[in-house]
Amino acid sequence: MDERERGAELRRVARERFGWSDLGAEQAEAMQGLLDGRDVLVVMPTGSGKSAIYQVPTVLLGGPTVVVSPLIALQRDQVTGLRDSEAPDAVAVNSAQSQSVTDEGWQAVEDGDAEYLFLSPEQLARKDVLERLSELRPSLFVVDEAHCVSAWGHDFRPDYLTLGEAAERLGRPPVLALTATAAAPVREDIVEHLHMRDPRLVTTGTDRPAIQLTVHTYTDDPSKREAVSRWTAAAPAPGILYTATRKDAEAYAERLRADGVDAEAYHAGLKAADRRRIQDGFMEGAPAVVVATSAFGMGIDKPDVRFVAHASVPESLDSYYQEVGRAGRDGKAADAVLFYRPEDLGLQKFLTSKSLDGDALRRIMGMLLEQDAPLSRSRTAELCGLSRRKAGDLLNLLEEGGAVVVEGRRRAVRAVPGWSAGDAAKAAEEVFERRRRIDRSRIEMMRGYAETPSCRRQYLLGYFGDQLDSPCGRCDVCERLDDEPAASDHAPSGGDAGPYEPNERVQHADWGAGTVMHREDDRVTVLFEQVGYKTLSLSAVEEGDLLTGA
DNA sequence: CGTAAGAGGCCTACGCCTCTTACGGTGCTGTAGT
Repeated sequence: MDERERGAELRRVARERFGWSDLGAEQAEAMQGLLDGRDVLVVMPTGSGKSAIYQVPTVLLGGPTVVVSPLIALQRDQVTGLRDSEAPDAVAVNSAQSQSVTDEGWQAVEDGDAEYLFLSPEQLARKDVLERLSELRPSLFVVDEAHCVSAWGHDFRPDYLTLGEAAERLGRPPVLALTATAAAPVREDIVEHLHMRDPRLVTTGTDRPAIQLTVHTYTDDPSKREAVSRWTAAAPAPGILYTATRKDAEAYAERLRADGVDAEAYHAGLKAADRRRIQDGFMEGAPAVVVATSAFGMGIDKPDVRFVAHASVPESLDSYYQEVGRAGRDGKAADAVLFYRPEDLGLQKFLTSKSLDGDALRRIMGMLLEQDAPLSRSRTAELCGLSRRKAGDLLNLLEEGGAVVVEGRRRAVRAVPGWSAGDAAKAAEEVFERRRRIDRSRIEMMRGYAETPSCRRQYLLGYFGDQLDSPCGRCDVCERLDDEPAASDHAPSGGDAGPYEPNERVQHADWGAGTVMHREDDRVTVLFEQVGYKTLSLSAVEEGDLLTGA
């Protein structure tokens, strides 16, 4: 079958089995890639039909599709959605359902009655699950919400980092990674940890032009709180107000209710039933406003959200834009307002500054060096008197540092000969420190967005590797500058050709190799591999001859 | 890193400052006990 015939076949399946009259160019391109046996990384906004990209090819490929999904609630929604269509059936495997339901699910996939199998990364870290799954010879390995690999894999949910190994144990079918937003380092993390091979990148561009971007800056906390409450109470609903803490979510929700707004707090401290009730209610229109921590939003595809406000800065522009992207999916005007106080960045710094147990690193490495044969992760944890979780974290660091390798189909770990325990610990600590520097620099980019003197959308899109050639006209900075004709020469120099164009590789005397992200006025932002994002003044760069082409 | 709440000092007022301490986000899982 040639490309054209396959395209027609894909369209036929989309129409007959899913009821979609046509496929977007990007959807079709990604599907073609999978049918060609390629790995594909898709960066497309939610609501643009990302799920179709694996759902349709599954019908044409023999063998089930494994879908890794971060939340059980999400798995449930996806399974239900597929059951309601003419598409093949779907099942989930997780701890929230009874054993008998799980058994029936496995059976359905084994009998060929179901073609989609949803599970969490934690399930894929289990030996029994991997064995059962590998016998099914899956034809596609899909990672939904793939930015979680980068956002959560390094600490919160370490099993995300071993998905690449899992895919290999399943016979290494084509790997599809799906996400709505992914800046360069996030993409690199995804490709690396999913062991993707020369992936085809399919993206529709990150801009959401209907969303108006605004930042309000405050010097003291009480006036910020007052402004947040007033603005949110007056804003057209439905909307989401994000807070940094559970306590703030409760406090703002209460204040809004006192002001007559139908608002509810949402965070991970609530009972599962309440969370479900609030989320479902929001979809239906009541509550009109959800005041939430970052726990809220994944899997929410509500078209008419009119605002996403932030009472406090999140830890990165990645998170910020992920959350903002929940507004205005219907293409109508929506607001993204950030209520900013520089001091609020302190909490984010705290949250990204966990310490590392160097002693345990040396213990693990010392123990591994004494072994004749590779050891399982759980046995390693046991022998060192560590939790499986902690040992897993440390092993991931040792592996990235090059002192430990993961072997073969069992995912067993082995010390690389020639390393000492001390050197291995040092290498792992360097990996950890590098990550911390990058996390810090991401917080600084969040600050940069809030404090930029030029177009916010250009800053934001530049961060995601998308260039916007002229100021957007739909952010507070553009509007302010339009009102001040004296400053009308504000058009950034981004349009001129010159040194430090986006994506240019550069070398810095102290910070090493990097890639130019974007340039505004007299500044250039570079993503350095070892130290993360740095914004440099162009005049200083030129005077000191700080950057050279690489 | 920043904030809130509580403790203690002042040296005699029932208030004001300083210091200390605790707290802060995201979810899976498997198991014990109702």
